[in-house]
Amino acid sequence: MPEATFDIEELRRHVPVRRCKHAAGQYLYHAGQPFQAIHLVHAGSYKTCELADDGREQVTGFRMRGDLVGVESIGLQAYSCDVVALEDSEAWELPYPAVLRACLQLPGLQACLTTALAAEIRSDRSWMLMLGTLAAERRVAAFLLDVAARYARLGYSAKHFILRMSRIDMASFLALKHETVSRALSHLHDLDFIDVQRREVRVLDVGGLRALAGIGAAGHC
Amino acid sequence: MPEATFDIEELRRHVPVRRCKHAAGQYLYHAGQPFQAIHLVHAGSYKTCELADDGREQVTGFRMRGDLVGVESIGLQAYSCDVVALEDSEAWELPYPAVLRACLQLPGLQACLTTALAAEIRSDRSWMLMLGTLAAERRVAAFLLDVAARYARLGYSAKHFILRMSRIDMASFLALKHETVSRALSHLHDLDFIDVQRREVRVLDVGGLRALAGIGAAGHC
DNA sequence: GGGCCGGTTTGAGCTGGATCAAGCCGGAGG
DNA sequence: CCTCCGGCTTGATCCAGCTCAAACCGGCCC
Repeated sequence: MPEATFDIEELRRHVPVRRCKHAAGQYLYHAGQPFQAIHLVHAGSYKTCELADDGREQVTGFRMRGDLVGVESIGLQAYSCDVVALEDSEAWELPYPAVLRACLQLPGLQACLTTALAAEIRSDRSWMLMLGTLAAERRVAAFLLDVAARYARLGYSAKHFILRMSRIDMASFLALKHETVSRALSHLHDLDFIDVQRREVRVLDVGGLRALAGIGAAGHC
Repeated sequence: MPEATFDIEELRRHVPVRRCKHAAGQYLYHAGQPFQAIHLVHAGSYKTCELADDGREQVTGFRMRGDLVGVESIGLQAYSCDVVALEDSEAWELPYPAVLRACLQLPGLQACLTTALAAEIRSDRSWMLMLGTLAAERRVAAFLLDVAARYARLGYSAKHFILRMSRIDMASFLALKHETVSRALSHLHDLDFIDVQRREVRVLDVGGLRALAGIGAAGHC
């Protein structure tokens, strides 16, 4: 999800913002808890997990600074998914009723929220296309490019970064098994496209990765 | 996507609505065309197709009466996907600037639009979970249940319906090959869960299908 | 330090779905 | 009527990714 382009200071004048800190592994919220607020990630990173009645579950995205969390539950009584911190993180809580009220006062906020939701849909669709049409190794390449692009957007290096999620989370998101992700990363290493050791990644050949992934590095995840 | 619960007559007082008819195979819009309006399906059905730079493409959903089309492109200059009629169909064109203006006058409209977008995200996530965790035959079962539920919601039979899309479209949506979909349908037939001939489907054992699909028949597609 | 433990890598074999290929069926058009 | 054509079904084979299994590695706690 794209960072909220709306002026956060402007927003704070209308909405009481509470800072919520989470240690790695802590839940921002569980599916089923009453929906009261959306959240803006301020530091660290989170994963969102979709769950089925019968216990199946899947990571549906990773959020970092500037990403909104919880918008998928707008219009419901309760949150529809789990959100878990991947490292020490902080999210700003934006009570939804207050946000709605603020929309009436700040003409741009409504448009900003709608745009953010639409962007989220496009990102999800873009990943559906990836998962539906790319082989395992290509998915992993696309994923790395997406992560790199998101770090770049936040002002960090796109060539050298730390993956905040486990192989299992990555595999779940990419609809693969963790062994397959591990093998794909090793193979990309063998091809000299990347240098990877545990969660530390160095991108050596963006062009190679792009060619594998089919250029489009998707939307955000 | 859930049908717009907002009173359509109320909306027509504020937004000029144009009726657009399409024969099977005709495009409602192409990716890249300037984004000017969202659409509400009034009759028939459409598929939405995501496309990649390198020619890969995937059906990302099917829309029927009451479903909104085009909301994923809100905030962009151009539509981000293709929308194609699957049969003789009609969509109502809602010029987006007029919708935005109407939102300022009709307090409920804005909430309705936001809720519809959020529901769309949940539906996409729900399908991601299906595609990521269910084997081929189970995906097909889940798909049939979803179609049945949507027909029921529109007042048609959930036990006997005509699939409006080809095996190829179904396969693309489910991230399978059309041969696999065909085999899965044949096998569900052998199990006496359904009676299927070409595109005509009779559901004989909802319980059986539900068990296969893991109860949750997903959101809409 | 040493042992444990969770995450990661790597190997070896299996299998579900893809691929390739042939035949079927129904609707459209001559 | 027959033929053509596109969509659907079915069969036979193949292989990418899954499964099972073992080893590795680093961090943490005793």
